[in-house]
Amino acid sequence: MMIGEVAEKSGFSVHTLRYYEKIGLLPPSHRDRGGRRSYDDDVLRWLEFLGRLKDLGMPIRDRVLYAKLRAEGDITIESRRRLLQTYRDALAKRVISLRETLDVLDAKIASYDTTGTPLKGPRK
Amino acid sequence: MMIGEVAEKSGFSVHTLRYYEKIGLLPPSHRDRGGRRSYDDDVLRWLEFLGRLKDLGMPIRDRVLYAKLRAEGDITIESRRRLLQTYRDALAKRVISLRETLDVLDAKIASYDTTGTPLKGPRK
DNA sequence: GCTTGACCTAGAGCACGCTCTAGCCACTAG
DNA sequence: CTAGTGGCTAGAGCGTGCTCTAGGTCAAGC
Repeated sequence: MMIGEVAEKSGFSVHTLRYYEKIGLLPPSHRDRGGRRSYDDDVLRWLEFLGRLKDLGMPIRDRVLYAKLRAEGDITIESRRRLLQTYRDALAKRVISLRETLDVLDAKIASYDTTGTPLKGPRK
Repeated sequence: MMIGEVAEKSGFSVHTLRYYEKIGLLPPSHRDRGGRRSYDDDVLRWLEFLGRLKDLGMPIRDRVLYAKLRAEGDITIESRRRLLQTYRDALAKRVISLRETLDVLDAKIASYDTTGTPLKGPRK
């Protein structure tokens, strides 16, 4: 696969993929004889996981750290586990807080719907 | 209340509060005779709500829009409802996706815990 | 053999959301 | 009356995470 296809399948732009390689989120790509990057399917699974880490709010520098540990092989598994655990716990809290916010919004929207005036009389 | 107390109680910095006023997230403050901003308790509720909008990912320009609509009074209730509804729906999806990510992380952490090797043999 | 389009590098530029600085003023306690 | 604390404005600066530009190379189809 060339970079354009990876971009299309992963949802990251070509620019972003090259940037990710430059900062170490992606391992140095294999190149074809013209010097162009060539990927196999594994990269799509890795990018999907990176996307989740990004989405949950892990800053890029910790994603890079995770990627580097991963590249160092099995001896870093315990470090990786601790890193993921930290973000997992923060995420669990965040999900709870966002569900609360969802309730707050629903209540607010309901008050707009029923009265035309927020936080006041029940109807009519 | 002066701005320092609002900062302490709301969790936003003094700099941020003045910035929020400048861009229209907070209404122009009342001033004491020395020219210093003076707030009443309402601002804390408003800031808490703004904090939730921020937290769910509403960009600052839409928070400003919401604040402006709010300042225009009841005739904008329908617009505000629509705006909130949009972000509510996105948030609902986001919560689902984050819960999925939580499962992915838990699975990964579990695989690290049990085998020392991710995604491979069951134990030992 | 020439055009087209995807790829390459290095590095500049940008949007967002603050965050801080400089230079100043006012209120309060001692 | 003076020192200290906290407030004021305008505007510069910054960290994050991309995003884009310039100038070029390479391979495939016509």
